[in-house]
Amino acid sequence: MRLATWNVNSVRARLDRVLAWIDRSDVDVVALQETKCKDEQFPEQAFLDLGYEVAHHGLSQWNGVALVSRVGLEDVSTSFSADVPHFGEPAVAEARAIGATCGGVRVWSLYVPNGRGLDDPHYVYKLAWLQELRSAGAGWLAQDPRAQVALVGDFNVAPTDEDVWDVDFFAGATHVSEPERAEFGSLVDAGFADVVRPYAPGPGTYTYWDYTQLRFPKRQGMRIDFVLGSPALAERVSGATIDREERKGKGASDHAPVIVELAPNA
DNA sequence: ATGACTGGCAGCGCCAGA
Repeated sequence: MRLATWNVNSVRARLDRVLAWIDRSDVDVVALQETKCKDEQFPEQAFLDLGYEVAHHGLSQWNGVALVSRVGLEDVSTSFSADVPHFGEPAVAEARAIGATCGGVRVWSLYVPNGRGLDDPHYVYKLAWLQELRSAGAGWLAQDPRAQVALVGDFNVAPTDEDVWDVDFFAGATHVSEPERAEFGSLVDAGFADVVRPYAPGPGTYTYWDYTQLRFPKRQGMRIDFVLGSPALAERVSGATIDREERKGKGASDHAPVIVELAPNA
């Protein structure tokens, strides 16, 4: 089974690219982030025409997550916990998570809050959101240590200095701060391994490149999109790739798709 | 060339992204 995650930065603005990529990439399950639309605006029929089912969770022009699958899409949930933090005044629920069982794997498409700045309320929200995700994930594994769970998406954290093109450039910024890295580390320690890294070693291996300043052709990016697998899922991983070809050309998302190959369940 | 931000929405600037 081939499982992918991709922050598409608007599914409507680049629907043709998204569909073409799915069609040629032979992926069974795709987790999308930043669809940037409400449910009623999501172009569901185009995915159905390709032979995929879709579950989308979008509440406004911001955020938005989806799961696209041709191997089943069951038990859809739009919240990994009853206590997912909300943001703003008044506090509003955001569309940053959707989970479903696809081909026997519990897949969560996640769009972790950006944080905006270290002194911004959004940063507090980001840390709380990650903490709640870790708590939920640890709970699932406590209930079933052999659970097949994939936490995938845009984590908006660069776990190590090697995961950004220039550490000094990001000094004092989000994505690289110790508290964020600690939360990401807690998720890994809870049993969710970065299953892509062994197949996509660094340095200089990224999943995101800013649209400005020629960051992509200069190979100045960040590694912030991940597939984190539970122990039982990680055992099945036989390969992984970051498709940086898809970052090229007119109309590309600023994130590249990340694909994981899973061996048949033993 | 892999190329000098982009998307959405209100409305022809502004916020958000990271």
